[in-house]
Amino acid sequence: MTRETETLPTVFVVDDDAAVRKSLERLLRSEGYRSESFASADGFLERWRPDPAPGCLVLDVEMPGLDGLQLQQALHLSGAAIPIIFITGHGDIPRSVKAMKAGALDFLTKPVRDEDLFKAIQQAFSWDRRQRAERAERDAVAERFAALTPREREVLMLVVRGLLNKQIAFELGASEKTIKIHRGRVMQKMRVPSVADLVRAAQKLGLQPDVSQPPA
Amino acid sequence: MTRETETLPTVFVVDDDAAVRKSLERLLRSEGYRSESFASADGFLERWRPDPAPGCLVLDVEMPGLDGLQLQQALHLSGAAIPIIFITGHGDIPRSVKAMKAGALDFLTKPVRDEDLFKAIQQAFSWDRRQRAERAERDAVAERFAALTPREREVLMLVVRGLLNKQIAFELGASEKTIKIHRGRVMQKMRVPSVADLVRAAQKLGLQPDVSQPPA
DNA sequence: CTGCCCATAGGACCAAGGTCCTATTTCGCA
DNA sequence: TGCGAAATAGGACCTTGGTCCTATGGGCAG
Repeated sequence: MTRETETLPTVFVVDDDAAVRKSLERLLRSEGYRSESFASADGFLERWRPDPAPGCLVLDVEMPGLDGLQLQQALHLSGAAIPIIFITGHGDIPRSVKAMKAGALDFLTKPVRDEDLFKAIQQAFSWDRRQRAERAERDAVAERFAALTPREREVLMLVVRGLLNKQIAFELGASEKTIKIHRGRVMQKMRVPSVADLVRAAQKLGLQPDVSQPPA
Repeated sequence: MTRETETLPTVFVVDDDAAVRKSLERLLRSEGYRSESFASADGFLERWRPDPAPGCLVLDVEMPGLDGLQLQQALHLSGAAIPIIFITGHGDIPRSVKAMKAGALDFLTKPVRDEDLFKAIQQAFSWDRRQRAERAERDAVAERFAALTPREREVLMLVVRGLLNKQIAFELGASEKTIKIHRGRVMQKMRVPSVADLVRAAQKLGLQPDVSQPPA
């Protein structure tokens, strides 16, 4: 499952101009990058699947059909997180600003200096690796969290808020004994050896300790 | 200490063109914003002090002396965190991208639509408020942390990593008894009522639990 | 209708955390 | 040179947390 072709990051090129695609592909291959080209945003959307494909997107801004910015937004809405490097021939500042605000990693103007492109791609790969590592961790924690019963989740929240078993028992209207049992199972199922780690696990899931933070 | 003029956010305008400054000031005042204008980056740097001044910077890109991007960088290096809205007459895409990468909130082109400017300012103010709130919280925690003795800091780190007193004692070559004392003082001095809160406090300071995270 | 999961909880017991009080040693500063 | 802060630690004692085993009752799917 870890064949080289799957872990090697790929540069996905989307540009309506066949000549540009060819030239980019040649350039990228000459530098040892794996690349795949698409003539349109739709073509890319059809073929690309987020899961197994680490890499980045090199995206032309001006295209018939969905343009670059629209594809960026579409990917955003679908929850896909692939770093995007825009390339434009006749772009303007508002477009570039919009793209950057929407999280683009870079926005290069033609003629693109090879060096700039390679640098951007390197940063994009590095960003993608970090992103994927975080994502994988979060997913692992989320899976464990999903295996908790509703009651166990309530207990988890209150433990993370720093309450004592006694207080949790009161909050939930159960006996301290019962809380201890739930709590023990929470620690087991979440596979954390300490409350400190449980707090961090909860944070990876975006679980807020509500508006507590006692006035000391 | 909470006089209105100090808590009202201010729009700081830096532009070398007196006519532009006048017109921006008029526009801002008409919308009820407090504003201050400067003819140069240096003038701004001399007068502006980060602490008491919530607000944002509306910054011309093209200026004699330090230009907008250079001022942005100077502020960055000095650790100042004020949201920046760029305005440009003849900017180009690379400049706009550079500004956005460096954290600019927006990058508007002349002629600026009033509506766009106001929107950007609102976002900038909101960003600044959040930023300041976070900063204040972090500073408060940092102050308490600074009051810890070296040994107490060591104990704190290990507690946050989720170690038992016994294990901490071994790590530090002290008796469990001593660790308990340090630990108790850490909780007092940091003014947290629980380990969960201590973990969060440590995170606000950017204290990493090293490369632990046991393999369960 | 019969398991199975979930939530409940008591008893017993031990480990871990926390807090008194007391006491010693080492350092650096006044 | 003496005083205070920091680090050390033992004794005593209580609270909390955690884990056995056992047991009951509700709800749901096979």
